[in-house]
Amino acid sequence: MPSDIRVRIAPSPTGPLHIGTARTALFNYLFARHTGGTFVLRLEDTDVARSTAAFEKDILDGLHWLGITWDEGPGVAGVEEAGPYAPYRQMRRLDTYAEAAAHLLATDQAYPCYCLPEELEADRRAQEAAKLPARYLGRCAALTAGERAAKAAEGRPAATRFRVRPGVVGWNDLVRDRVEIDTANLGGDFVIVRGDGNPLYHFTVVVDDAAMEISHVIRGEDHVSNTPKHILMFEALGHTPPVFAHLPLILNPDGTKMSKRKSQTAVADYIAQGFLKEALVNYFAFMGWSPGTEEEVFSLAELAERFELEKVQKGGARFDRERLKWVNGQWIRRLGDEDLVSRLMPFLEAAAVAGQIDRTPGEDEVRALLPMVRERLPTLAAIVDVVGYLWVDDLAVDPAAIIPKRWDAATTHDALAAARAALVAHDAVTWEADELEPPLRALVESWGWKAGDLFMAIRVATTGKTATPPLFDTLVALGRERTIARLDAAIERLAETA
RNA sequence: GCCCCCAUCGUCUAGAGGCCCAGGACGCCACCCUUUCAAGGUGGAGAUCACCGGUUCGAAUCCGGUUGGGGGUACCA
Repeated sequence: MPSDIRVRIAPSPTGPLHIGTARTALFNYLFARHTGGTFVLRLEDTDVARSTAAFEKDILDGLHWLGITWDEGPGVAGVEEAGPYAPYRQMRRLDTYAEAAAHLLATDQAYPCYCLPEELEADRRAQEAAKLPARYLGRCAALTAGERAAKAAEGRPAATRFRVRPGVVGWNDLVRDRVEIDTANLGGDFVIVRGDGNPLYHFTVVVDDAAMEISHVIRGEDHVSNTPKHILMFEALGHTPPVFAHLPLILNPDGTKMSKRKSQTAVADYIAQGFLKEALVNYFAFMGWSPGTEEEVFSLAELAERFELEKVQKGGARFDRERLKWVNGQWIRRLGDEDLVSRLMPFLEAAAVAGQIDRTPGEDEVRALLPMVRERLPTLAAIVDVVGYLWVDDLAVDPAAIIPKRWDAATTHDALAAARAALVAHDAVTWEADELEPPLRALVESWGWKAGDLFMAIRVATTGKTATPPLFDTLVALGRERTIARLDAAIERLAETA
């Protein structure tokens, strides 16, 4: 059913896609999809100095990668820009802001301010020294036309200040109920257009949200204090304010606002480390929201079906990487074979480029490995740790590491030699896990060893690791020839040691 | 400083006056399975529901205060 609900995500291309932005985008997306509304993406690129095309691409690509789609804005369905409210980039909407500012000026809801930055800075310092709250003193609030002309003649640039009316501004926040703030605490009349003519964020969001008929503003809690300013401007522009919903913040593990300094904040980094989009989306959704049941694993579509703003938490949520890893493992186990293989390939290719492995295996080879690796992968990148030794030409194994705790070098040497003999005697055609185990078990039996000791010595000798998938499956994957070769190398080194 | 918001196991959370001397999940510990590592199974430790006062027959749930934490206070976004 059609709906008048319109929500938006408005990222600034001043940095790579941040987890906080992705989370806010996700909640807006879920709300839009759940209600049958429209989801808009608008780029807030007015900070020209810090905005770049590369960041813009990273943000749009990252959101797309997560499976988050929008109905209007840049990059819809591969198109440059789509939607009835275009353009969706603020730098192309400058005339809209100029028009709105002119209107506020004409109706005296805003006025030109000729105060210099140094003067404002001095005021602020004085207020701080007097332990008073910082606020604009209103020096230019009641200038006569003549006084304005005189200031302008001095060569002072004119910024535009919005008149803050006295009183209390309140709204019914969808996640935190009624919020009321006295405008006396807003810091006085605030600037909406800089002296150089560039509009400021607080002003552009409001003008755009009004112009684009945004019905619900769903954003981070860090904007709660700014909301009264926005409501005042919506009113001044003659527009009914949208409904607001302020989401709890994602916090660093120490409880402070998430930052690059203390956490990994770029979505691209999580992608590079082998986290699945399903896991990221699932985890993000559960930071601040829960279905109210004991279910934990949800797909994007399932989330959209269940999502309700009313069930959003008020308090901030600390980012817990361990939990993300668990969710990631859950999703890796749920993926179909073909899907998993294709997602694994890029990581194998990257490992080859990085020199961690000497060749990139084929898809068939990787697919055959799935039964033994799937539940051992906390992330896609972990594939290299789990079975990377399969694609290494020269495995340098420290002979000391091969020797089990209960054994010495000589015993290990003899045991491996015996194992090698047993394996060499085995027919190459029937080199299967079920076939390899009995002869080695028999060996253990006749020598009176612990099976674990022999298996561990073989494991380390052939893989260089003490933790691998089941040994016989590993040897099968390695192949008869390389198994024997690696055993030979180990035996030789042990002979030198002993 | 001033304004605003928040407050249930270490973490994410369930809980909307009696079903709660508080449930689930991650993590942690133990055991089982087992050639290692995972995965899985079972069990366990872990929260006097921040504190203090109210309201009520009855409060984690309502009210007030305190404390703690967070956010905001720009001619940044």
